[in-house]
Amino acid sequence: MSEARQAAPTLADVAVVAGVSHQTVSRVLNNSPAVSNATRQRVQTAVASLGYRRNTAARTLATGRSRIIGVIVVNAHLYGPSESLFGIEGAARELGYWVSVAGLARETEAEMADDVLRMVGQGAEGIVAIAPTSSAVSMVLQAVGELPRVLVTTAPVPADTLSVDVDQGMGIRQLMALLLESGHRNIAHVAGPCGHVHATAREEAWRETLAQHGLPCGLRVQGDWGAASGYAAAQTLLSAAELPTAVLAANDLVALGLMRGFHEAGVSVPRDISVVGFDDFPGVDQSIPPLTTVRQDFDALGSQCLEMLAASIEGEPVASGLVPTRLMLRSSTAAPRSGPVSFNGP
Amino acid sequence: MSEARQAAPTLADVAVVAGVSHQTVSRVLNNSPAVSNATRQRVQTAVASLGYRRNTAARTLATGRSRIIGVIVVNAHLYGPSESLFGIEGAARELGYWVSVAGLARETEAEMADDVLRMVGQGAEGIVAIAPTSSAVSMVLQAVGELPRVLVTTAPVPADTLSVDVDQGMGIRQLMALLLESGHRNIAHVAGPCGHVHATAREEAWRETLAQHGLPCGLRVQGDWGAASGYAAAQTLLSAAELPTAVLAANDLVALGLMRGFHEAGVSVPRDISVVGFDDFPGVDQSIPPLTTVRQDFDALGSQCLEMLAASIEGEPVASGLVPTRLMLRSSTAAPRSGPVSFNGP
DNA sequence: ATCACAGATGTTAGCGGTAACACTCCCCGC
DNA sequence: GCGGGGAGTGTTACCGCTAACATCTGTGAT
Repeated sequence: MSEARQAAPTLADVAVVAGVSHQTVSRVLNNSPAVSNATRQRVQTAVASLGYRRNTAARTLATGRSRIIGVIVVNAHLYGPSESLFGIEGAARELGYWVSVAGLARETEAEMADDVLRMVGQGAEGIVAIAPTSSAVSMVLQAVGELPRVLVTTAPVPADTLSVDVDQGMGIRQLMALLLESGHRNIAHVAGPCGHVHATAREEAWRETLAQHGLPCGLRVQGDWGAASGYAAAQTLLSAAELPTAVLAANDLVALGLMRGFHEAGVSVPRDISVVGFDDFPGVDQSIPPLTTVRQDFDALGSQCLEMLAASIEGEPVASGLVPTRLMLRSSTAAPRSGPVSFNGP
Repeated sequence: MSEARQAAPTLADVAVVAGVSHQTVSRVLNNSPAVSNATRQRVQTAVASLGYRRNTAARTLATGRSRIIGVIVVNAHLYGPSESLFGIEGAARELGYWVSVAGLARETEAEMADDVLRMVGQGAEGIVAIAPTSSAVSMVLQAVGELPRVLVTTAPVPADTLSVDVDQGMGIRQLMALLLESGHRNIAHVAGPCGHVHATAREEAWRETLAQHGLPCGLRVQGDWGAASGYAAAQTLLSAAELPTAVLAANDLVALGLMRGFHEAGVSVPRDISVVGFDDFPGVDQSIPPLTTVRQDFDALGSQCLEMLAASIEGEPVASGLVPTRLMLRSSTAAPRSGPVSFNGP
């Protein structure tokens, strides 16, 4: 049974069966117009009967084009990065590209550079790096050289580099608008881990929105992306001089932890305090209470990312982009107990 | 800037710089012992100074070995499949293999066959298919031919095919043992989607454990893997003639929905009813109440999967395997209100 | 009839590696 | 002094495909 494997038919085999030269077969395979219909038919029949498939390695070697794009992911276990990867893979397939991945498991930034190099050696035509920190961004850029690349990140990138990401600011503004319209004026934030660009971007947007409405900056508690940090943050907030009327969590997991913390302390969400998250993580529609959050369109992110990369590979000009978010209004938000306050209030 | 890209140095370039033949360079690269130390040094210096990297396509073409393994995932959005993928990628890297993925985004079973063929054409030395249904298994097997392959599945596979998966039965038995030891005798099950082998395996194990303890089979409610189906199942259970004292959910998301359903109806978890899940999904340690569940070791799964595949590629004999689970005892379980009942009780 | 020319096909030469074999040396034993 | 043998290196022939050029037809214009 192991010798049966060898039998992969080649162009030449097909050529013999079809009674033409191997080059004619190649022409048919590449849809060259310079082949008569009769010949084309014959070749196609031969291809089908032999179950012939092009050898990608040989093709890559001859053309210099691999149709492989390398995707490097840092923190693949997090919701955003993993969903981004899925979106990218789907979009790549649509465009006829292969996806070779690296870094899914416990990738460190130092390893990224090596992965980029491996992908280059593999003939990748372009690189997509899902890089949630500034240092990851510079690591990748350094290693990637002149190769076309798109960074999935909210970190600042050099002018000549393409980047795309979900619009963090838009998501936060949607959430904040909801809270502000409901009358909240004291809105705390539980931030994501230091150095993570999404954490920073969300925190920034929170500050800015508050400032734009002439409101004082609310409490800020440090968290990470995990639910346990939300629980801890709840303890912190509960011991504050004045309990905020709403909390903007860095992501849904943190929000979950917050809600449990409040629940245990007998503080009711949303009656006593509103909580909002970010991600629309699976299951948060069934949390107690169901969580108000924003959803990110990772398929759109994937498509946009790949369109940009493909254009860049073809040498066409493109611009970086942002993907919108969508507010998912559920039950973890309500007007503050004191009732709605007009913007012109006390 | 685009012509700079062409400059990838080749073996011949290195050979010229080192003043040896290209073959000698190749020898050094492949750690052949038949090279003097002086030459080896010279070549290595040249390699480093040129920043030379082997062309994978050329190497694959010449050797017939790509060191690529193709991974095909169905339902990549589900927790198990995606974590399995991460585990596999990590293990592949350890063994010096590349991972090429397909099917992350909305893969249908019909597409699997095509993906397998594409991977074969790409020169994949082996295939890993994460196949959660029996039909997916047969699809893959049909397409994969004689190529070494490992199926990540709990579905039955032909005797000559390797498979590996988390031990579903073990997980359920751990959960059931906990419930039974706490005194539960009326344990319902909310099943996962029909046709999914994990759903079936979990349900089977639930039935068997009950039978082994001489207990009547409990209520069975149909669900899918989603949290909303758990919520719906809670309604069903609440309207049953007799409320079970415990519910074994198909997975954590379903458990989350169940808990919300009970909560809304004023049925307290775990005082009035115990709920257990399966997965140790992110955030369930902070659900209300924190969920008792079982954790699956996806890294172990990945390693085992890749060891099996590598052995199979090398032609060594291997056997299929199972990966153990670990009980995560939290707060969604307690003794039934009626109090513990001895096994010899009424 | 002759030539130019386009359409269809074949031939040749790589792409960048590796495998197999050939060739030097140089040291050894007899 | 000469044949045998191994270490170190070079030469050649592929791997399967595509690009570029060469070669055939048959056709219409002259």
